[in-house]
Amino acid sequence: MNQAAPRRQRANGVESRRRILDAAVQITGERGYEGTSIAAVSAVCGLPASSIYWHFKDKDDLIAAVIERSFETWLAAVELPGDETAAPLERITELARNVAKSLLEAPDFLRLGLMLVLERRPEEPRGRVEFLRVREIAHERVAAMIELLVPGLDPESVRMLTSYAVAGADGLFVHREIAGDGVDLVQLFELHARLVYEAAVRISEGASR
Amino acid sequence: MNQAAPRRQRANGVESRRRILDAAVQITGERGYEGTSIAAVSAVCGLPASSIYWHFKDKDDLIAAVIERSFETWLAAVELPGDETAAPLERITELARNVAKSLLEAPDFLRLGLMLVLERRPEEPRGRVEFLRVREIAHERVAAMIELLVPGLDPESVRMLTSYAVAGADGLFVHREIAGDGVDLVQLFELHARLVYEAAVRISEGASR
Amino acid sequence: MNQAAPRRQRANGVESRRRILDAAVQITGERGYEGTSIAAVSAVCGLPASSIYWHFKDKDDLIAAVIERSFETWLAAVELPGDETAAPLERITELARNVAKSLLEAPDFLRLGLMLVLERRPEEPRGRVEFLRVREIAHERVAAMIELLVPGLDPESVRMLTSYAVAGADGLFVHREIAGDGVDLVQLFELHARLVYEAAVRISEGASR
Amino acid sequence: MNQAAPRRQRANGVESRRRILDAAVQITGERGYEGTSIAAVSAVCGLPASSIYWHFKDKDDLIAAVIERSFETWLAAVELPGDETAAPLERITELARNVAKSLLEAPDFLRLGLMLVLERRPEEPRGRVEFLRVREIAHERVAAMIELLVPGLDPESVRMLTSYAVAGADGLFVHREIAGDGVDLVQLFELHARLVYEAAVRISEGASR
DNA sequence: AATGAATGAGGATTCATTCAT
DNA sequence: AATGAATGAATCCTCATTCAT
Repeated sequence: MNQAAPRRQRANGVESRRRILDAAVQITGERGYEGTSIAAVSAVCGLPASSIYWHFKDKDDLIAAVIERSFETWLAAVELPGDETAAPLERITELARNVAKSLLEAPDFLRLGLMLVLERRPEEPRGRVEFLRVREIAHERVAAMIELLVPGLDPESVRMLTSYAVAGADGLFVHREIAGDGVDLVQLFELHARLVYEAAVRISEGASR
Repeated sequence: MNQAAPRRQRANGVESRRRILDAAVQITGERGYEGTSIAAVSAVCGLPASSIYWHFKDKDDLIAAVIERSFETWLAAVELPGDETAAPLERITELARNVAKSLLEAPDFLRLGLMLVLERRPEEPRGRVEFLRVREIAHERVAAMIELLVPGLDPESVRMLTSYAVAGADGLFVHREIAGDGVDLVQLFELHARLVYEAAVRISEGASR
Repeated sequence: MNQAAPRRQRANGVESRRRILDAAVQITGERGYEGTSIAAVSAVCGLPASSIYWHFKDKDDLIAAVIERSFETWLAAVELPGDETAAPLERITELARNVAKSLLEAPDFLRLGLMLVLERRPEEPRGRVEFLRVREIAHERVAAMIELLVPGLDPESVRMLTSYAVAGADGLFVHREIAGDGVDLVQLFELHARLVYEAAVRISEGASR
Repeated sequence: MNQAAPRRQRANGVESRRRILDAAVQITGERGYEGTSIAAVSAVCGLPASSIYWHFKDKDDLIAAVIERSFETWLAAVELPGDETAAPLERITELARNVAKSLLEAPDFLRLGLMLVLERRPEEPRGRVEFLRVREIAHERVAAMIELLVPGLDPESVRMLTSYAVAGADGLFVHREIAGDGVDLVQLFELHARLVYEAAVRISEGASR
């Protein structure tokens, strides 16, 4: 049965697009890729399903856009570590703290991305591709940070430490999703940063001797 | 109105149930909760959809059973670390290696479980509940291991280190799902075990001084 | 999923048949012909669906048996009017009172029968045929009673009055089904009996003059 | 995955809704609530099942709409008794005749409503609620008519006579459904009207004395 | 006398998508 | 820029029924 809400304002493409994406973030966060139906997005945003297709080519396109926008929101929330003269451990811990906080504020991109990444469907959704793309960006930044703060590491070690660092971040995020608000995510990220840093230093020192 | 067709094979409940679960593991691993259709499971296992409903109350029930059986398979694959006289770091590394190997062999339970756990649907699927239950078992085992090998830790530290250890395992698993066979999961788990162990020792020593 | 109850006693055909009919009366009374599923009957009586088919040829057969048994229960509840020397109006009122009371006690036969009779499905269910059969019996009894108590009526008038009498009973039963326990069915049946009797007398007198 | 077919006719909501209701009246009249399948309605009206769900929320909603529209059709068919100067018995007989004729022409509302009313399903269908609502309207009209034509009746007697009058109408309708075209429904309604009227007069006179 | 297991057909409903307006 | 109406395919699940044991 038709349940469209009454028109609230005259046509405004940008605003409508935003409302659709807002609704889609909510639904995808709740139900994942397959669980997200255009009808559900329509019900939440108040626009008819056909209007969603005016703004987005298809469901895949919509979800890729959700990931993209959500990643940008998240990136904006990760403030860059300020003081370039501080000690390496300080700087790396500061970054970890920022990431932890950003994940508390804008976690949609990561939650949805991880869901997409855990699936193995034959035809890869564009949202998954998009997630892997933006994740690569994050990966490179971490690698650059490690190389900067712990010089002298061989590329293979940098790669391993970066993977370990990012994987740990993912795991801690998942842990908080499971265990809820009681988890002190900032503290865990600080621990993580310290362990990664010390491992890097040890490898670096072992190699230079 | 509806007429039943002639029987084709002798009824065998246990065997049929197994075939259904085998098919369901495969599909859920590929497509997650919503993406798993009874029709697809039926196509893979060769039994009609209505027969699936003889063995399982509904889709939810089927997926919970998948998680349960998959966890048991996984548990059996994690061999307990043998030599009780070995050094703690040796023993903990051995466990990590076993976990890494088991996740390479029987990862369905964890992949599906993580998917379910990342969703936030209002009505919690039974599969999610089941995953949280078995995950709690794993959690307790890790905690016991830490307390055994690094005595003198306060409960709060044990809790934090256990969370960190399990979260790291999750993250590394996800990393391998993303990056594929090129990842040396065993090596990463060894690194993870060492870092957790050293952190535990440091906390323990700091506290005892 | 299989949900059969544990065996409660050794095989006993009569008892099982009774349990099935008891369950079927309940379900058909609630949901009508189409709404009654073998699975629902099975769930209520605790016997597996296949056992129901051991006792009854098919669903149609089961429902016809429900009607038949329910009608017999009802017939037994209608006590015959006792005093043969009483005045006609007394006797007819007494009968009406008995019918009213029996409909308060054992109304399944009529409720289910009316449901079947209001449908117009192409293939007539055996239950409907059965209901029409037993209803015809009731019709004949009423006709005999009218002819006995108000002699001299032409057959056409007897037929009309009988139809009117039975139709009124049906309508009053429906009225009570709708309006609930607050309805004084006995009082309404007394009124009905008196009006039918007086109409009969008037017709008879008019004809004899 | 699913691709839509080309449009075949210009969209016209009102007309489609009418076609669906026309089909639904026919099917519900034949098979009752449970027996009415959306697929059958779709086959009769020519619109695909999914289109029915554009116009009606679910099957319950459709059947409630059927009752509502059918009642309106019936109400329109019951012409109001014309001559306000005629004798009360004349006027009441005229009304009864009109009701009888209307039930011969547009009986769907009553047949379907009675089916719904005889069921006792735990979750009450909206169609049932709708039927009770419109039936209440009919009830009030009859009560008003009785009060107008036989003044001086106490409210309790009006209530009882109204119930008896409406119940008789239901019963006579059922009788014709069973016995078929051979029944002279108009004659039976005339008899019914006369008996109710005379009973009312007698009660009124008895009370005033 | 009974039942565990199975089966094809069909149940209501939702799906992603299209298109004329 | 937007939407009412429509649509075929697919969704989960229940149906009446059968049959080997």
